[in-house]
Amino acid sequence: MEYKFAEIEPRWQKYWEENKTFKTEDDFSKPKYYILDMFPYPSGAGLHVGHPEGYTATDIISRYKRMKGFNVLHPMGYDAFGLPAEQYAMQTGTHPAVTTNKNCDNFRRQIKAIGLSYDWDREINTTDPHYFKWTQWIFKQLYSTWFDEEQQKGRPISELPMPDEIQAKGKKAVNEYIAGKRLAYYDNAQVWWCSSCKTVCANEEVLTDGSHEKCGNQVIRKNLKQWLLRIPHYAERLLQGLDDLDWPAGVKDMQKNWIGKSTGAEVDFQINGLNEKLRVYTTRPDTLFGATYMVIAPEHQLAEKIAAQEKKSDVEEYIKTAALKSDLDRTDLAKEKTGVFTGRYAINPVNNKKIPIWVADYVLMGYGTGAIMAVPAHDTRDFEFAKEFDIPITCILDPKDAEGRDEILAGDKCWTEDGEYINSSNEETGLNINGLNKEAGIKKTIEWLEKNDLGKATVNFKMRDWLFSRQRYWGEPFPVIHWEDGEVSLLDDEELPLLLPELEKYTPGEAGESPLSNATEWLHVTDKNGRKGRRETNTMPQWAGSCWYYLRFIDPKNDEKIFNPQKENYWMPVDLYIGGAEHAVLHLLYSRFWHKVLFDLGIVSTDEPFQKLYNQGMILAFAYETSAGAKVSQDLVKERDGHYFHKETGEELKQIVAKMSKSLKNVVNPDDVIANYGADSLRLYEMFMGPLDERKPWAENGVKGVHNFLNRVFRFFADTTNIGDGDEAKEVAKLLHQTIQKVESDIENLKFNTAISALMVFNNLAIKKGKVTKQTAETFNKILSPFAPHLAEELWSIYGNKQTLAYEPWPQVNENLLKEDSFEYPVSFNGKMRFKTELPLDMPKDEIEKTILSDERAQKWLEGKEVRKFIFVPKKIINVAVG
RNA sequence: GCCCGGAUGGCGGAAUUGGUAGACGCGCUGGAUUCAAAAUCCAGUUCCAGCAAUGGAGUGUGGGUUCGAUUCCCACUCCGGGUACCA
Repeated sequence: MEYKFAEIEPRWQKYWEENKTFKTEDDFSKPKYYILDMFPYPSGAGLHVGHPEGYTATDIISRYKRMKGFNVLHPMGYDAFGLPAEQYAMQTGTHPAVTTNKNCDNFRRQIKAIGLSYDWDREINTTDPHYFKWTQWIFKQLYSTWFDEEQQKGRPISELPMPDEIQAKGKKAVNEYIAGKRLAYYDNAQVWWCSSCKTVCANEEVLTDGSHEKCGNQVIRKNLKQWLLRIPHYAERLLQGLDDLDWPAGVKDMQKNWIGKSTGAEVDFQINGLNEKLRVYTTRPDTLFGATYMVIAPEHQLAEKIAAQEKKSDVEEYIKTAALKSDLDRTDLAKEKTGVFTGRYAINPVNNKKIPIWVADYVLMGYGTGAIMAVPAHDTRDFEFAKEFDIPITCILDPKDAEGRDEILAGDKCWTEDGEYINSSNEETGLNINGLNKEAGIKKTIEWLEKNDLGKATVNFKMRDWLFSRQRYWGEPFPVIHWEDGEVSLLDDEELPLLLPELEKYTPGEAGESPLSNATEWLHVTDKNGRKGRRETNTMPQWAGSCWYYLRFIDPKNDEKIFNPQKENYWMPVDLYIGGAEHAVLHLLYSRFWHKVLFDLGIVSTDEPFQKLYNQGMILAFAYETSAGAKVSQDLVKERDGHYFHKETGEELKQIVAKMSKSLKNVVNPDDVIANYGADSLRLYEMFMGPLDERKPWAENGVKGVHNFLNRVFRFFADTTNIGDGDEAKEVAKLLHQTIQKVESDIENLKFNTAISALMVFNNLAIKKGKVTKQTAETFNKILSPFAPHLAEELWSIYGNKQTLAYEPWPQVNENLLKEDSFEYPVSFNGKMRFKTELPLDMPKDEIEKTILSDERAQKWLEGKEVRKFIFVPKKIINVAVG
């Protein structure tokens, strides 16, 4: 019987759709399992074979969990706002919604052709007003929340305590005070501006070479009014929350790095000859005795002010150059240290010594206080700077036994590790940490600073406020009106969603404003008192819609509420979230932030959204290059006997692994794979390629391999003359149950490649035997079904079943069949396996020793040698150490 | 520079807590079937030596611990990802 996948697969896809086989009911009595894919951006290019990797993995688990009796929530949607549709609109005038819908239709068609068991009634599209109504609503919640440091919790703005002195200053002061506390605020921000995209980019969208990650164009600095979110207020919570999550360690590390917590102290330095203090942040207050100069950032408000008369022009010049430089190329800055002396001195509080204050751009305004005390002997950056400008270097930490100690003590080499303090006492100030180590030195110095009111222990985070607006059309409009009197107000809930206006032209407005500034009718509003206002013309970034979509899947059609709280309480958290590692920081951190705010406000029931996270690895392709290293397009390569040659030059080429790309013509489209081998083969190969979390190259021959496996399965199991009655052969029954066990534990551990291998092993045995019982056939079919569901449904119906097998109970392992009473031991001599022998499991060790040592095959290895040790590990190995 | 991950046959990859290295698949070789091919089926396939039995070597490199190391420890090489003057 022939395996006609092209006929079988569409038929079952139609059956599932018509019968709503995978519709999820909110049946609270069943145990739940919420399994989520990172939803795609529906690009015009359609799906590539990287998409179905994660989707297939989650689909296998979904189908397995259903058979295990779980109520499974497994939804799909589209993260459909974004720049490409808008750029296309600029070129052609086609409304982005039209392009987007077309792309979504294509994605849906492609995804359905893979036979994934999504509940399509829950499909979400971030550009749908029914959806972004609630994105706007969440923005309102952020705007109306402040963070209570003491409780470490977000609270409604109505509960914000108002200091009397602010109250006394009047309404404007009160509003400003409140604005300073809101999680969302509107302010002038130095932003990166991409003149090619005509939009601002968040810091994280700018690559280290100063180019925009979306278009590669160099970005420049610009000052613009922007919406920002105070995510650093949640830094500590976001850091702590990682501990209890079942996430890859690498992702946790990246988030930790991004949050960048550091502990240290702020210290005040009196400025000599001015009634000003210079506050610095340092993680090493213990090295105060080694501070030989100070540095402030060029943007620091004191920079110009403290410059001595004769240095004023130098300093101004430097500040100007630094500002210009950062516009042009940031990376150049890292190469060489530059700076200028202000002519002014500060007093080191630990010994009252005068030390020079410099301005240098290696100190950043955005971190700590924008000023540092420099300890060249024990900080590599300060060391470089001091060397460059001939500033004294005082060693105060004896490295003891370390290599190069003499150089370090002489200040010719930098030492950043632990040691024992020297030259670190002063009678006048009463601080003495000589002889202590780093940990004790830090502790004692901070105590001294706090006692003398010169500084205090401080925590700093690298994470910055989140720039939350873009100058684009195709994004969620902010539900905000700026009034002519300076007041800002939000739309009422009843006025949501605020729709995007229809536009003739999608080009940006004057001075880089969003295209929305052209929508005059939409733009201008008047309130009932005749006061005039202007709508916010910025739109939200693409992160907004993807920040909370997992919550909407719970109750996607609810127009009254963001979701029904009972349903949220039942389904959350997401039990397993699978997606690419490229979202390790931004999407996952932003989502966690919003979720924690919603949790604090009592809107969601869990502190964290995603209990378990897993990253699928990237799917790559083979590519070819010449001996000179030039890449050769796929269509110019010819294979002969496992070697590769250039079609035109005949040169032998080297096979390498590279990202799929249009230029190499090695992009694989799932539609083609399905047409040639079927969806089940595609699914199987995606999983059989290797471990889910590793990067691996696509190989067409590999698809043929798994396709051949399905062919063999079908030809054998669909042929009812191979299916008999009575008792199953012992060997077959045993392997069947071993296979159930293996497949089950492999699915639980996301090791799909070895699960498929086990299924192949069983199939090989069944074919070799030539006959199995119907029960064996049905059982095997069930454990195969999560992987190759179309084929499995087909076999299931051939065996006379009328209903889908999607909800058939998962087979139970019969432990009795797995019991062994003997084991074939590998026998080693000095660790080298020499022969095997079957021994009963209940044989005592001394008897085993006797049996082995008298075995004829052992004599060769024992001859003339003494048995020094006899190692016997039950059910593992026998090893004889001779010598 | 710093942090994280990886390296196993011709290829993708397997190997509970240290216990038979190379499961499974691809490719290749030989055979059956066929007029022939495709498809299918059977056998073989880490490398070296040997007709074979068999022996030797072998999991990026160099050391170490152990009866026994792909697995643990130390030092290093290469590849991939993240990050970058964060005081």
